[in-house]
Amino acid sequence: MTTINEATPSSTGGAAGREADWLGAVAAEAALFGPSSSAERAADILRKQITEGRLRPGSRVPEKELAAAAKVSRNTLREAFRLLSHEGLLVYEMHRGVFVPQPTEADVVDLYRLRRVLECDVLRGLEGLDSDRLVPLRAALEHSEAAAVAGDWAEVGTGNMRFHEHLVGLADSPRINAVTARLVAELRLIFHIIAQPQELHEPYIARNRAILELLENGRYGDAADELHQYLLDSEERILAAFRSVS
Amino acid sequence: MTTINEATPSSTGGAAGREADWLGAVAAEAALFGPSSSAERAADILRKQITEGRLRPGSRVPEKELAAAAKVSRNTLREAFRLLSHEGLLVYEMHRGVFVPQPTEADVVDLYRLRRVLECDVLRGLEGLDSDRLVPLRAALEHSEAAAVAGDWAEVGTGNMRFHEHLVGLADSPRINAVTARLVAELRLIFHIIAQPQELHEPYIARNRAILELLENGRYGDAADELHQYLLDSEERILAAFRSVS
DNA sequence: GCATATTTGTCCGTATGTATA
DNA sequence: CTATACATACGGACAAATATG
Repeated sequence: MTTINEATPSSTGGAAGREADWLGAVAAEAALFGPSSSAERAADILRKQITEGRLRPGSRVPEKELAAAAKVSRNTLREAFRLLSHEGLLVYEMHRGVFVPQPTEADVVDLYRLRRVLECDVLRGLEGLDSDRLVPLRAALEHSEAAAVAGDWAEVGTGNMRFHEHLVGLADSPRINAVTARLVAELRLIFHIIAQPQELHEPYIARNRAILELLENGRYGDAADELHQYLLDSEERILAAFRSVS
Repeated sequence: MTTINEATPSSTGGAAGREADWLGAVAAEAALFGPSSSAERAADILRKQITEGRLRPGSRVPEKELAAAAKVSRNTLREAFRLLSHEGLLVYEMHRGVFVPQPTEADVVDLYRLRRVLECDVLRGLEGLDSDRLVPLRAALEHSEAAAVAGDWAEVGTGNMRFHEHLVGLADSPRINAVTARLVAELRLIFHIIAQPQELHEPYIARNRAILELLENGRYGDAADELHQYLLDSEERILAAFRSVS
């Protein structure tokens, strides 16, 4: 399985600064949180490290060091691992440890298939929507637009994803929301292995705006059609980027 | 992993007269399993107890006794709890313990909404399906029919659910399969609350047969339409039964 | 191919806090 | 309100598997 990554062969030996900086971020984050269970807290912290790209796809996640950094016991940390592995953000390999998964092209296809079904269906079922509900969508869109001006393409990406999360949220379906949260998390993983932020996110600001305007005019069916094409194009672009990496 | 269980349910003849014998069943089951992690093994066992109705919705699941019955440590069992709570088969209540959830009418509505979207979409995307792929559907259907003759309505129910699991399996989408597995598990919970097996399962044998025959004739769109109506009717019937219980 | 070091898998004992009788 | 039971969490220990030299 010695496929891609590992593009920095020179190292392996120490250099505490670079590879340990996300461990420091974990330790810092650990102080902020409040109540709830320790395992969930640890899972929240780890999730953030992964989705924000400090823990890259393919990385090993060692129990011992991470337990120390997050200041929880190994047992508690393992509960957090189980949580995250069920979300698709970690994978267990028996007696080898936990890893951040590396999605494949097949995963991209599968994931987009589900996105198309769910998101388009949500839009088609919005008859009689209160227009106040669209406020979070607009906020996410403006977040992306501001980030684009600043040239922060990663932040454009999170804005776009937030747009789609709020979009499916319009359906008021806890289960659809849960599935979407998982899909978005996996999507972030994919973005991190491609690492061409601008080409990946910038074109979709305008298209999200178009969808939002259709929704504001109550043209839900048209919005769904536009979204369908949007998702086909996005999938195609990601697959192309994938091939250029491998 | 989350495959479809094999037979040998030993079929719990009578429906009466035992409260704690599921603890014994856990201990018995614990001996059978082979490799894999202890946590996953414990989760498999517990999942079976829940979906087969020996652990009823609303039950408390005490970690100490269960750890003894399954012969695993409490730490390991807690990992299994986390797994199952993410599948919707258990819920955590902070400092109170773990419980088998009691789905509400709102859950039924939400769940059926997702079922309709996913299952119907799968059927509409089956152009050019190899007819061999339908064999498991027929097997599940015949399982239901045989159980109906024997008057074992619970088994009719598992046959019907297996039919639908294989149906979505035709899409070859791991993520759709995973979501469906979760939905089916929750559905079983609901059936166990209502406990009117015959009225709930018997009418759908014929309808599953109708869907299968449409599929065998390549009429995927018609099958999807039939399935859509099927799911609407099923939801309505469950909601009615729900109201008569509460 | 072998011996060793490291890491995971699992269990136990125990201390603390929370909910309930 | 106190007492008890139980969940939460920790740290140590050992076996088993893997990775390394």
